[in-house]
Amino acid sequence: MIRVMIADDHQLFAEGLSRALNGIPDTRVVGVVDSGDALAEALENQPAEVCIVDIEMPDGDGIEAISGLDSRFRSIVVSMHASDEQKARAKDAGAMGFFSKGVPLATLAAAIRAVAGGEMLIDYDDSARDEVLGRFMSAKLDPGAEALTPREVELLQLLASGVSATDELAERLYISQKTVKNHLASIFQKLAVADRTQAAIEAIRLGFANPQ
Amino acid sequence: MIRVMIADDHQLFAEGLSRALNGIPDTRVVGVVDSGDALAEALENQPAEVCIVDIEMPDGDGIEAISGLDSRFRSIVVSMHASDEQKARAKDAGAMGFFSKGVPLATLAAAIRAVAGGEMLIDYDDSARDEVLGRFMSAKLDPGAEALTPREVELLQLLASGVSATDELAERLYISQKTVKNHLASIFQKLAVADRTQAAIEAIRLGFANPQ
DNA sequence: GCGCGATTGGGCCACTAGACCCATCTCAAA
DNA sequence: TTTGAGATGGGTCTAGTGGCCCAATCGCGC
Repeated sequence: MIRVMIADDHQLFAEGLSRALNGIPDTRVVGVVDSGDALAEALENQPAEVCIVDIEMPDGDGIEAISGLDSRFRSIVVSMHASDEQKARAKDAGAMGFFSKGVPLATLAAAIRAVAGGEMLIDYDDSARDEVLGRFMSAKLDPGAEALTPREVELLQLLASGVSATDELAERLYISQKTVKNHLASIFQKLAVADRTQAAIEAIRLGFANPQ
Repeated sequence: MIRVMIADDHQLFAEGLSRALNGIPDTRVVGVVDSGDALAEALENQPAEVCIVDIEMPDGDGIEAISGLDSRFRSIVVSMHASDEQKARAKDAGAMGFFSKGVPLATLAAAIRAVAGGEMLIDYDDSARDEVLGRFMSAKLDPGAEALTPREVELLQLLASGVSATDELAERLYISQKTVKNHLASIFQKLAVADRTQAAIEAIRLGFANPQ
């Protein structure tokens, strides 16, 4: 679990990103602040491995804020209007990553994992960076969750979306009720849960629930 | 349930906002597009009551996009750098709401409810608008969910946190297993679900799960 | 006081879920 | 080619679930 602190004065963005990252199994947002000055203060009370810092903020520019941070706090700078000189400033200030707000969530999540693992993403050029990020794309799931087979994942998604009855699961997957129960038994063991209710909850927590 | 379509080219923002709104019981994001041109197209296949539209977008400015929309699709314009001139343009184009991206999520959620209910938020001045929004601040739960008794909510929270076995629920609540089953039966009816798995999923969706 | 809903229980019963065995088939990797 | 994992099934059994009755107690408001 990587603890993340967000510094951004646009609340819609910060709250949305916070919820999005909390929906990813291995990242957890432990705090949101709306100015550069508040960042260092928040980190004293609530340590975090990675900070997501916006450049454009009142009361303490984001880049100034991270230049004053303890080096054990790693930072990723995000900007609405990303430019090369902003990137250079971010690098000088000690940021380990630099992204436009136009990147997909999955990319930022990968960057968080990479930075938490010590990668200086900001040193790479674009293609090299993407190669590195590719290695961090998949969320490190619980040991049990990654052992799930494709078919088990399929069943789990259905379960997490509210299809709980054996006969309905069987219909949806074009298999017999018996096979549904066999898959479920295997899922229970891998997720270390006792019944389909706990499996569904765990599936939602792990992000297996497909939205809509 | 208010269906929401998001048009924003900043994926981090759009994905974050999408997840945030889906976490609110009475709003559901049914689509995300990254340009003004794609908005009208998406609405044909997937109708929505309210559109959240960013101004700054490539391939079709957000304001141009909503001016061409059918009037049954109501729009709220959000902007990174909100100005009076932008607000006037949004109003002329038929937007029913106008907000900076700096507003809290709860405000936008209230605005979505207000606009879905036909309020022309954009016509009010700031103080009058906040007064109107205040009336829409609380999420309207599903009719069934608000009929839940305190004890039923307590049980549902436990269930949503993974306590699925009858005997454990009984222990935690200091009541007999029989009473647990009675409460569950009542919950099933009120939430219109069939079993505890669906009840747990619905409880999580409704925000009854207490995190951590 | 009187009703009403919430909370707490009981009994009964059909059905289901989950645990434990097992077999077959396919496909890809070694 | 053989081995192993995955997917598909079967049978059986016990404990548990959920549906449907019912009743006593306790507050709270009318």
